[in-house]
Parts: sequence; structure tokens; C-alpha cells
Amino acid sequence: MALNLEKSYKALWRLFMTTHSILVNAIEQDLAQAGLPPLAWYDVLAALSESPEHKLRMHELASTMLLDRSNLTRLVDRMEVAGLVCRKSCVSDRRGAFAALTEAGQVMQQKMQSVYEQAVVTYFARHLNDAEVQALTKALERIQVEAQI
Amino acid sequence: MALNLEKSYKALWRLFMTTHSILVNAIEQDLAQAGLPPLAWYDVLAALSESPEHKLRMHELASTMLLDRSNLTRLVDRMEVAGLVCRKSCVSDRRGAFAALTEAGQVMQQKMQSVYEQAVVTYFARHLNDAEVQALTKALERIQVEAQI
DNA sequence: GATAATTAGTTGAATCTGCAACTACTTCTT
DNA sequence: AAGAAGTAGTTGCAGATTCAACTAATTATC
Repeated sequence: MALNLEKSYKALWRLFMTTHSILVNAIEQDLAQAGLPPLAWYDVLAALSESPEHKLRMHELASTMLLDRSNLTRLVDRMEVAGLVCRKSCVSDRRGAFAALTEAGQVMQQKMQSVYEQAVVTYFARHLNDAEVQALTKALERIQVEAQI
Repeated sequence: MALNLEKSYKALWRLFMTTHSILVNAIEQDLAQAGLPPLAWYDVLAALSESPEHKLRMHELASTMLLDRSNLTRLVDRMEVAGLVCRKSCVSDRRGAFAALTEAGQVMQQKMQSVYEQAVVTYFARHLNDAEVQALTKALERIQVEAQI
């Protein structure tokens, strides 16, 4: 019996990894097909648009996105070139910098949101009933809390 | 009510993405700390060691790993330099190539397996009971099947 | 059986990522 | 208040990833 249990969680782990990969690929494809930037850009735009004054310190953005700081620096570089965000200096801490949403960034955020949310429903949410959503949420929350200790 | 449901699956989607990222990071760290190569290398080694004659065609390996072919070419390049796999020509299709496990590759597979499986238990499996494993498996299988249509 | 269309694998160029080192500033310690 | 320690952000560099283009072999079509 222990053997079967072992097998089943290993299979689940594989499923978890492959499902993630498949879903991310599908969403990226939908975005690309709509002529929109990649998922990571949406995460930045969404995080900023949910923030007070539509701006966040670089390190806050990096940690909410679970991204390396250096990675974020260059991501913001690219998005700044594209005119979707801009850097603003921080008065209270002169080391710091904000990334702030531009107007073009807000427009892009909304464009991307509609494609993204549609994709999440199509590939993910549509296949889960209420009970499953609850059960999955509980399980993943528990895992995440423990993993971060 | 529709609003709450909407919120809950969106939260679940975020949780899914962040949990994936946290777990992969944690596992990569454990591997690195043990002086072992990254996760992708383990996937190759494991796939080969589960295959008849410990070898697979490049395109088979790429598709089981959900990896771009060009990406796999270079991954195998690196692993070949490290002596863990070697390429073998294919008799029945002269375009084709096999990636095959070397003896050093088998040894490495076992070393990595023990660290990897320990990490999966610690960060993932330990926090799920039997019912949850079953429920999650069912849900993810359904999602994956639908996504691939 | 000749030619077109596919498929297998690799390569070049451009982009993206992660680690470590670096500068500049802030906070802690005494 | 001076110096140590820590934090914010960027940069250099090496490795990883993707896209498109390419070669070579196979399969389909007529």
C-alpha cells in the first residue's frame, strides 16, 4: 500500500509540473497571437495597476513577482523602452526607484487582461467545480505556507 | 455570488503559479546545495533511465519534456560534454539520433533522484493527504486533457 | 519512380535569466 | 557622530531559451 501511495504522489507531482508548463505555453500563445507582449509583462502591469498611485518600488515588484532583482531591472528596462512603465525616483530613500505605470501601460494592461483572463477560464477555471476550487486552494495554500518557512 | 466565484478561481490561479515557482526554486536550491546539476538535467536522466535500453530519440525526449527541439539539442550538448549522456545514430532513420545514458549518467541519475525525491516529499507531498492527492490528480488530469485538445 | 511535402535534428542571432560584483545610500552599533 | 553592516538597484558575464532558417532523410502524391 505504501508503494501505491508513493506512486500516486509522484504521478501528481509530474502532473503538476506538466500542467503548469502546458497552461503557460497555451496562455503565451494566445497572447502572442493577439499581438501582445509576454506573460511577465502582464504581471508587472497588473501589479502596478493594483497598487496605490500605480507605482511600486523595484524590490516590492521583484518580490511579488518572485523574480530576481536583476531580472526585474531588465524587464522594467524593456517595458520602459516600450513606453509602458517609467522609473521615478524615491524621495524618502534616495537609493530607491519606483516603477510606475504610464497611460500607454494602463491601456496595455486592459488589453492583455481580457486575453489573459479569457485564457485562464478556457484552459483552467472552466474545468473545475466550486468544491475543487476550494479544495485546491486549501491544499496549495498549505503547501506554500510550509515551503516559505 | 458570481463575483465571489470569479475571485476564487483567480486567486487559485495565482496560487497555482506562485506555488509552482516557489517549489521549483526550493528544489533547484536543494540540488545546487548538494553540488548537483539543475532540474532539467534530472528530467533527461530520469526519462532515459526509464526507457528501454536507456535511450530515446531526440524528438521523443523533447516532447516528453515539453521542450523545444532546439532547446533539447543544446541541453544534450551540455550533458554530453559533462559525460552524462551520449548521442547514438539511428539505423532505421538516418536523420535521427538517440540520446543515451552513459554509466556516469546512471550514477548521476541516482544521486539526483535521492535529493529530488526528498525535496518533493518535503515541499509538496508531505502536506497532502490521500484524498487530496486523489482530488488534485483528477482535477489536473482533466485540465491537461482539455488543454491539449 | 520523380517530385513535393514532412519530419528530424542542428545552428545563428537575439532575447532572457541568474549569479556575483559593484555603487550608493541607509540603518545599526558603539 | 564614526564606522560596520545591511539594503536598493544596476551591471558584467556566462548560461539558457526561443525563433527562424538550414541540411538531410523520409513519406506522400501524382
